[in-house]
Amino acid sequence: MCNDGVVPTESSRVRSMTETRDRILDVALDVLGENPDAGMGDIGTAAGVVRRTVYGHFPSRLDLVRTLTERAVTEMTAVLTEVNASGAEADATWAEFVARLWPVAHRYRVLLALRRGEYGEAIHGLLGPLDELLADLVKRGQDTDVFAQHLPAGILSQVAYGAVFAIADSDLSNGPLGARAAAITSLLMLGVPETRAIALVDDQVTRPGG
Amino acid sequence: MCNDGVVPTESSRVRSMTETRDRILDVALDVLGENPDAGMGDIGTAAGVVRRTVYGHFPSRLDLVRTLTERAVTEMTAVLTEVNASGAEADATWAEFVARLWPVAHRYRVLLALRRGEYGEAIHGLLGPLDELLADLVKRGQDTDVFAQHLPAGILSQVAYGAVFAIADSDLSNGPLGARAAAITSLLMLGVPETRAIALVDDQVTRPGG
DNA sequence: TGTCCATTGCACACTGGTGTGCAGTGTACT
DNA sequence: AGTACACTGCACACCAGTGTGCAATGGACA
Repeated sequence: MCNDGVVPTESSRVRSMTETRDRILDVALDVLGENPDAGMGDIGTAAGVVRRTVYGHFPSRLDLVRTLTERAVTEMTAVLTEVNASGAEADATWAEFVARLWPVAHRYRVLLALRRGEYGEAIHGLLGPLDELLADLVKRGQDTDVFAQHLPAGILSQVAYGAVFAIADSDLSNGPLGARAAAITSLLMLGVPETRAIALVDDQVTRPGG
Repeated sequence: MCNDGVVPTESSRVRSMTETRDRILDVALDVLGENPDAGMGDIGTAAGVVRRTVYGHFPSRLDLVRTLTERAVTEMTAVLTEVNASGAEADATWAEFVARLWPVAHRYRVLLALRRGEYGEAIHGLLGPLDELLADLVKRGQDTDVFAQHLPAGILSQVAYGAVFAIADSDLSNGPLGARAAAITSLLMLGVPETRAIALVDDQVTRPGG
């Protein structure tokens, strides 16, 4: 009873509890990734825990999915804002964005499937802020004439970003082609010429650190 | 008992039966399009029929979905083979293909959602022949240097074709931009330069007859 | 040693879908 | 008139998942 407010260490007990919670979340991504209709039981079992315990951490299935989505949005927004701050050209920024987004997108690819049916509304709502940031970047590219203008920025950004996620969710996602394919493909969609797109992407790939 | 083999007219009875069957199939596309998890009851109600009647025509839900998929594959394959026979350049062929595929893809867009979970395997299997035709077309484009070669033909065709379906399944699908966006976007993904892509697509749009 | 508490393993009620069985009804065809 | 039969409207049984309740259990901690 030496701590009134926020706990500093609280070593074993709460830590093992948050560990369980995190493990459930991590495993849920894998399990739902393979089968979006997997139940709380499957998730629990995969996490080495009983179904009842999962409900101890997440009162409902929706809570679990929402927590997952919040995590994803937080991580992706962090990447995008950080990359955006570099001040590079829009196409170079996009290439770097996709390169660094890739592991995150691949990890949370299940949200693409979960976006429809039952949880669609909740997920869609949480994705709002990220969508705006993307649209801003594409708009900047259109204004500086590096991106095509055959579609309004808001739509074009969604289409290109959707393609990245679609590729992350496809057979391509495993294997080394995934990230490269996603980056080049999305750049082409944005109207960047092939040679330039390839140069930008391979520049990213060969330089390990941004 | 005047007919042994195939029946010539068999006027009212069987015709009204096949009409019911067709109406169920048509309506199922709409209902499942809005909610891929809709049940046999919802489909029946929407078709002005009782759930029990749906089971009279399709022994199981899988039968219904399979029939729907077979229909889609048949229609899409017909479009592709017909367009392929024109002998035009690969990029022009692709543009025409998308333009004529659009209503079909939009109609059967639900298969994109149904492709995963439960019926995925069945649908994937039926899609095989179409995939080959697409890959052949893209290969031809790569060999004649009108399509990019940053990805193998089999994969590139899937990505571009997936984008068309994704757009058909998005908010863009309604409204006049849908078909144009799908065509231009997929052409860009295939490595066709922006100006050429736009020219090809708008040529399609302004010329009603192929 | 005794208390706290995350976890367990069972119980249950509830929901919502699937697929089947069967008696009835109206209508097209003979 | 009589028959065949698509459709109806009800009845089931079955399954799978959700969410809850509650009495153990066992390890961490004071």
